[in-house]
Amino acid sequence: MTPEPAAVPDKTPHIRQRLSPGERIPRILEAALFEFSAHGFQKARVDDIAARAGLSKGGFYAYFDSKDEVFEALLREHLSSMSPNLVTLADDAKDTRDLARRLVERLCARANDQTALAVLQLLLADGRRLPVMVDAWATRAMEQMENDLVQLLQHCVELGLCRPSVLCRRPWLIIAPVINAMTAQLVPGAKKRFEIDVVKNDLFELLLELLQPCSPEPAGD
Amino acid sequence: MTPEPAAVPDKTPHIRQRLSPGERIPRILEAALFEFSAHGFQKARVDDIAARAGLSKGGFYAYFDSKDEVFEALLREHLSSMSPNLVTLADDAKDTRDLARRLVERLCARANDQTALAVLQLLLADGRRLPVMVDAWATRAMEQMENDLVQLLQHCVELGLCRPSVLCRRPWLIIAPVINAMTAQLVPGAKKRFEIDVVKNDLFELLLELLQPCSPEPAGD
Amino acid sequence: MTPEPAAVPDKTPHIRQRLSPGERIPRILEAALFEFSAHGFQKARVDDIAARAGLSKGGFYAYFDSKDEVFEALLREHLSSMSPNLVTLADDAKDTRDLARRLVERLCARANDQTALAVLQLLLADGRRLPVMVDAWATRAMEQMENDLVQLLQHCVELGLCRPSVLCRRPWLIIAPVINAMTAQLVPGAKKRFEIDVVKNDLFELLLELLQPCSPEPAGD
Amino acid sequence: MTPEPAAVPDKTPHIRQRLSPGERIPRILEAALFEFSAHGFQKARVDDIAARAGLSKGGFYAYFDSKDEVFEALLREHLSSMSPNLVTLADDAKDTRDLARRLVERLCARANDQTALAVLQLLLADGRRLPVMVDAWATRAMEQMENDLVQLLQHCVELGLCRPSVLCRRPWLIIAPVINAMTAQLVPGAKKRFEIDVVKNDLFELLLELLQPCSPEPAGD
DNA sequence: TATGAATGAGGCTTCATTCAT
DNA sequence: AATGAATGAAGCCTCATTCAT
Repeated sequence: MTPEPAAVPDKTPHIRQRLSPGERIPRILEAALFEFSAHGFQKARVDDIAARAGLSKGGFYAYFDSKDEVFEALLREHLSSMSPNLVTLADDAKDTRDLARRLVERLCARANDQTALAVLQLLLADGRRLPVMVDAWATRAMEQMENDLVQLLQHCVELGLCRPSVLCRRPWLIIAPVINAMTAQLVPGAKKRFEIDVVKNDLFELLLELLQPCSPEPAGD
Repeated sequence: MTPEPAAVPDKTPHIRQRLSPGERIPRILEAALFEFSAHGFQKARVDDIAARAGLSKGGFYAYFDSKDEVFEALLREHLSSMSPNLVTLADDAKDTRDLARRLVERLCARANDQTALAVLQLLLADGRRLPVMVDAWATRAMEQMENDLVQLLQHCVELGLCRPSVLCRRPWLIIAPVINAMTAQLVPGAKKRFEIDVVKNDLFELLLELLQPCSPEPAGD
Repeated sequence: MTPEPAAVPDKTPHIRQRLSPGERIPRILEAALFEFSAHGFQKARVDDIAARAGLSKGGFYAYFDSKDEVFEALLREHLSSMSPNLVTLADDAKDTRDLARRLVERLCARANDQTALAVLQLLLADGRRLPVMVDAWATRAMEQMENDLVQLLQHCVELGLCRPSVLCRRPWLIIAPVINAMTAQLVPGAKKRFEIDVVKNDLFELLLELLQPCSPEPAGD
Repeated sequence: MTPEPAAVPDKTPHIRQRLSPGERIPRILEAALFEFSAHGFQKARVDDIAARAGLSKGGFYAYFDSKDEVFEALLREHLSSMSPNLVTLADDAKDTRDLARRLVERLCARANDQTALAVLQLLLADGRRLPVMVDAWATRAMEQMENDLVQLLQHCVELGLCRPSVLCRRPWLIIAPVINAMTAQLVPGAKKRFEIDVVKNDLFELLLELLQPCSPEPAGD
């Protein structure tokens, strides 16, 4: 009836909005991610999540049986779509510089994404609430990313796009700076030293130095 | 008349130990670090901290006015002694391999230390409780560590111990894997992939590759 | 295995009544007045106030943010409706005796009212909790009452209903016995000596003696 | 040993003073009266009473078994010395004015005494803690004071110093303003309207008007 | 007699969850 | 599907009281 837009946590008593579950649940999850990552699981209040999703507290419980359950749904949703796809990267690369550029871009794709940062915050602060799920995800995600990178880089070595650096065997070394830069976003005071463009540039230089087939003569570039 | 109903519970107060504040406060801080890093600030219970410090709840409050206050005291204490000392590192280095080895050792010095990991956990999960303190510390610590590393590496370049790699200008790139490895200890499932010796070895190889004056010929080692 | 230990207590929540805030708040205020004046602010328990208002402890906090806040709301409510209206008193008075009788009646109107006595108790025992509010009220109330009385009595002097007694200039002298009688209700042991009818009668005689135009001949009555 | 004056709550850890019970108990009672009347019985802290008496909390319990017990001792001590002695008043009075003046002086003797006001505060706020004691005292004190006054005034009537006013039968009417003025000292905002000298003067005028043998002709004075 | 570390019961407050409407 | 009044368990904090020294 009322064409109320109501995208804002609206404290007007009675009439909020009547939505179908398909529309409501994403809003609840989004609200929960915001509140959880802003205050931590314990301190986040169901009322606030509900209000932010345009619902009363009671309404919230029509969709989730408990606060724990949203948390679980939230992690499940976000963890399943977390790793960058790296496989198809090498084929179009013209040269080492191009490869490095693409790699940096792909690795940092979500490094500045507020949602990804919020999930990371959740993972670090409250991940122990769901050790099994987090363990499974972490194991799988790291394995996959390492496999992808190893495969990618070895393919590149074969193509002559890069030399068989330590990265080819220990690809976590190139992921670490990205993770580190993201983690730093969560620490007041560290944030300002990790501007995304600076990070990308540093990473690019590092990659170049590690991948360039015949390295020496650091003739700059 | 009534034959002693004996409903009275054991009124003997549970006597623990009598310690002087000088002995008690470190025990409380240690207990608090354990509980906070195990459950997060919010979920940690004062009773548990007190019990772990060998005190009753009430006793705890003779030393700290609130849960918040221990948290602050805790961070203050640990943050002030957090950065590795890097300055005197280069002078004794015989060659590049030796330099790399020493550097790795120094950077990873506390990477496996349970206390350091607990503080890191605290910082990432609950650092936002004390934004000003954390901000100040993070700014200072990062600056100092970067300055130390830049100075160290440039000194080594001059000595001919290493080449002017990107690390000389962007030293965070070599700290990042260490931080990353430590952070991973906090995530169930990631932990097992970051055995300290493996990390040190990978880091050593990376350093070697980045610092070796004339690089190519990856003749292994 | 274990045949249902049945250690679970009665989980049925004790359902009380569902009221709208408009109905509930007055009940809470009434309950709070009772408990505060019966035990003093400090010793009154929120649980008891809530129970007396037909609520659980938690329910109470849906209406007031703290014990302090009910106290303030309570005083605010009662202090605003505390002074007797004296203005229209003289016009209908037939003679001095009638005037005195009416004056006594008006002054003592709430002297026996349990609510008024409870508020007085609160004021004397716990008024210092809200010094600003009480100060403002006391100043205003006393001024108003004195002004009203001065005006009234001078009007009566002009009408020949009473002589210019000290009361006309110092009307607090005639209020004092009423306040005193009320205060005495709050002291065990003093209460019984201040039966309202005796007080009224004494006050009436006092007024008569102070107001009668030509006084002497204390012909009693 | 140490000739330390130490009359001030001195937070110096170890050495306070070593006093005999005969010296200590009055100090404790005085401290208790201060704290009780300042904050009320419930909120007054044993630590503060002890500190104010120059003792540690533990030391306090060498003299009194509980907080309740000091309260009782305190009231017992002060209530027994509360009523003014009125008996010998009339004999030296030269005339009605002189009688009134002396009466006012005697009635108001302690009206401005901080200790008396503190006891009154205690009585009104926390008297219900000891209903039996307060009841007994109030009954006896009021009876005595009324008897004294009745006797005094009738004696004066016989001496021709005053006329048989209502005060001779209902002497509480002349005590009431004093009590009222004292009570008002306890209410922020009322205090300022009850300067002791103004009260005395008003009371004097009232007495004069009520006692002057041949009243009319209010020839002022 | 005096200290001060320690206890534990008691009360305030929060908030996840329930449920009649 | 939604509301919001109500519950009650849980946790923080205070402070009277105890007791080894």
